[in-house]
Amino acid sequence: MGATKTEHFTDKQNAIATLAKALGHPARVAIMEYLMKVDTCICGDIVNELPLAQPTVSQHLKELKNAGLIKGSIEGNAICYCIDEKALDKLQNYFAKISDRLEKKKSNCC
Amino acid sequence: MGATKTEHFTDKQNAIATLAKALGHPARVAIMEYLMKVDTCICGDIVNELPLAQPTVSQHLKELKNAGLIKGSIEGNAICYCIDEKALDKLQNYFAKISDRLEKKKSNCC
DNA sequence: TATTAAGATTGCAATATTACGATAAAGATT
DNA sequence: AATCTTTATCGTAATATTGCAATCTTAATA
Repeated sequence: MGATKTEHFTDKQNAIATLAKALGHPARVAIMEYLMKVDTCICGDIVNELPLAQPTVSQHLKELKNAGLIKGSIEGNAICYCIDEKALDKLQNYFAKISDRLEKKKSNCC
Repeated sequence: MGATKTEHFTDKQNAIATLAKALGHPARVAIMEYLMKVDTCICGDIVNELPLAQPTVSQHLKELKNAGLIKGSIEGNAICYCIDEKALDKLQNYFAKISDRLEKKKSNCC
């Protein structure tokens, strides 16, 4: 095995899992935080920020892009990356909703 | 390789990555949502809710527990599971902060 | 005390992820 | 055109994850 049985779950559950999984590696969290820190999109430079080899970083960027967490646009011979707010809004919304619900039913048990 | 180089990243980045990774599988998202939906801690019953075999569910529960997302207490011969709010608060806080920051620096590029 | 029931653990096969060296692709620079 | 720079891709090794059948553990119950 080793393959996730996505077909048994709802689209929403799969969507959240995909986003969460993309952030499930510290290098990718670090990339997101770096893109946040600098005020603009970043062309180049990301590789130098991380303690990983260039192909590894490239791979992580690809995964973030596939998950929809970042966007990349070609800028001459470099590539500009920035955060895709839509995906982060989805996550923020999801956890806000959950926290809200938990707040309301506090101390029902445990 | 195959092993994440956690030592190169900050504790906070690793902590977020660990939580996110735990939610990076639709079955685990489904478990969390089920625990939310029912109003109390749940003893038993979780296996029947999921389209996966008992050992698989048990493993997913273990991972959620290791990540700190749920708590489990022994209740006779069954086990009561419920959400650990602290972990969810951490996630909610994190994404709220990020969304906030993104709001402020909107349209700087791209 | 045998039996049942709920969960965990073990062991294994299939697949995925992580990491990187080598190399390729494509625009910029000389 | 030759070279440099930046990023992607390929190939591969090491490790992790997913899923389940079989089995074990522990407590409840007959």
